Amino acid sequence: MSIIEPRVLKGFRDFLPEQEILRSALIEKLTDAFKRCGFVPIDTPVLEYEEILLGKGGGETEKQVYRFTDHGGRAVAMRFDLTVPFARFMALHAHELYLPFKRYHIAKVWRGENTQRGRYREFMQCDFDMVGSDTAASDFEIVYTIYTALSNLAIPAFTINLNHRGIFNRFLASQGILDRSVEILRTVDKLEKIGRDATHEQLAELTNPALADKLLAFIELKGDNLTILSGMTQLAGGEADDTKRIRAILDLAQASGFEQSLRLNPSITRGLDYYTGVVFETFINAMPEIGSICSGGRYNDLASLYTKQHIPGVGASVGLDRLIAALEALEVKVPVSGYCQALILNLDDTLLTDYVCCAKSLRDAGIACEVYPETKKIQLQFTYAEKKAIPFAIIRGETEHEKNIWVLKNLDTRNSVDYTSLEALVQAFAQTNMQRNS
RNA sequence: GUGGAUGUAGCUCAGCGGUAGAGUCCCAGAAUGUGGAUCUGGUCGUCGCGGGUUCGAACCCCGUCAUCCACCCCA
Repeated sequence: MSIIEPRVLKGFRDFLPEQEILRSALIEKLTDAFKRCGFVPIDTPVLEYEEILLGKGGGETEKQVYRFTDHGGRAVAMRFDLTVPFARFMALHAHELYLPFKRYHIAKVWRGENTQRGRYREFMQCDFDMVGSDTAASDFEIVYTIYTALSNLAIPAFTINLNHRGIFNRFLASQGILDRSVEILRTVDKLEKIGRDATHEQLAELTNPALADKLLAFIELKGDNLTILSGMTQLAGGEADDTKRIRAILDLAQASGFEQSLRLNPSITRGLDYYTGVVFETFINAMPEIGSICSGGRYNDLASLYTKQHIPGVGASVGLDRLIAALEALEVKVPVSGYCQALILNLDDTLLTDYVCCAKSLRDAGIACEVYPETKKIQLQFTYAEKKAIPFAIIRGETEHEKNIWVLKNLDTRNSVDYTSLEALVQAFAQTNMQRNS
């Protein structure tokens, strides 16, 4: 009988325990941050009707979406982000909910695009949005949640880049080139990647050399955030709601003490065309080339595809897999704990009752542990513990049984401590464990 | 989707037309007798997959799959 070659699809991955433990630890920390900021969880189906996800049809996304006909002949598609399903969700359930509504949604999404490091066909997004409020307070809440969530992950220094599409569009309008805003936005977005000269060249092609100079002057404004803001205000033709909104967000960030992580950046525009107000992109300072690890913005008409009700919203999404790829590239070790804490060595068949009782006592005390299931050579049992990153071994062989002691061995330092009773062992272990976790 | 690079033992890689290699890991054994040193022996490869050229291919050619890089787009 022939064997089927085991393999996974391009851009799809298996996760071994070491990776999955890291992923779940990061998800836990993100969830914790979202909850602290007042967001509640929801979930939606992986599959939606194709028309729901594709809407009026958007060139690029349409090419990337996984689509097929189900067994009932329905045209269906796999979600490629969590925002569009959320818009459908709001249109369907607005009457059962309340506004403003703040939700987080951590789930896999699928895009059939070409792969690269940190770019996969199946990946996890961690979305958080607030809908039903178009205020500086709600914009700020998302920025603050980005800051809280990423800070909670203890990742290297990051910068949240902030911009407002309205200001840029006013500037384009004043130059009479608002009709080409989409192309100009896409080009401007590449400034930090392709450099000043190439950007100028492309902008000149879209407009003319003189306008390209002006565009570059706008997106290359330098200085602290307030200086940049005043420069943008001037070039856009004066104060308006958009500049006031940015100023309010900057003030709130300052009051909250994280203005050093927030940068007003006129070259950040976001390719997605549904953004209507503030936009954000977040980069790890030491690894900008991996791309944005958390992006989002304000979209005031998103649910309009599915309802006549006007539901403004603002939100962002952490790209967990891209973030992990960056952490790997930077060789950042994220400490994780909470998995098996102790291996009870199996040294003597006749002592199995002792081992099982020990495991029960530890488990009752909330300590994760396991009994090695075979009386194999002790070296093998140690090797097993090491591979599984189990920090402690509990040793009780013939000698220890005669002396009626339990030995707790720290597998890292290789020091052993004797205990005269199981209770003493469990108690000591619990204390050690608390110290490790604190 | 377009262009380029890569794909050899579990891992890191060498070999680049003539009988598959090294280090590491793993397994068994010696000594330790609650393991990081040392010694002895050993297992493991459809050379990504399929086809072609050749007396003969891991090595050349074509296709295909996957990974990485650039473009595109984006988390």
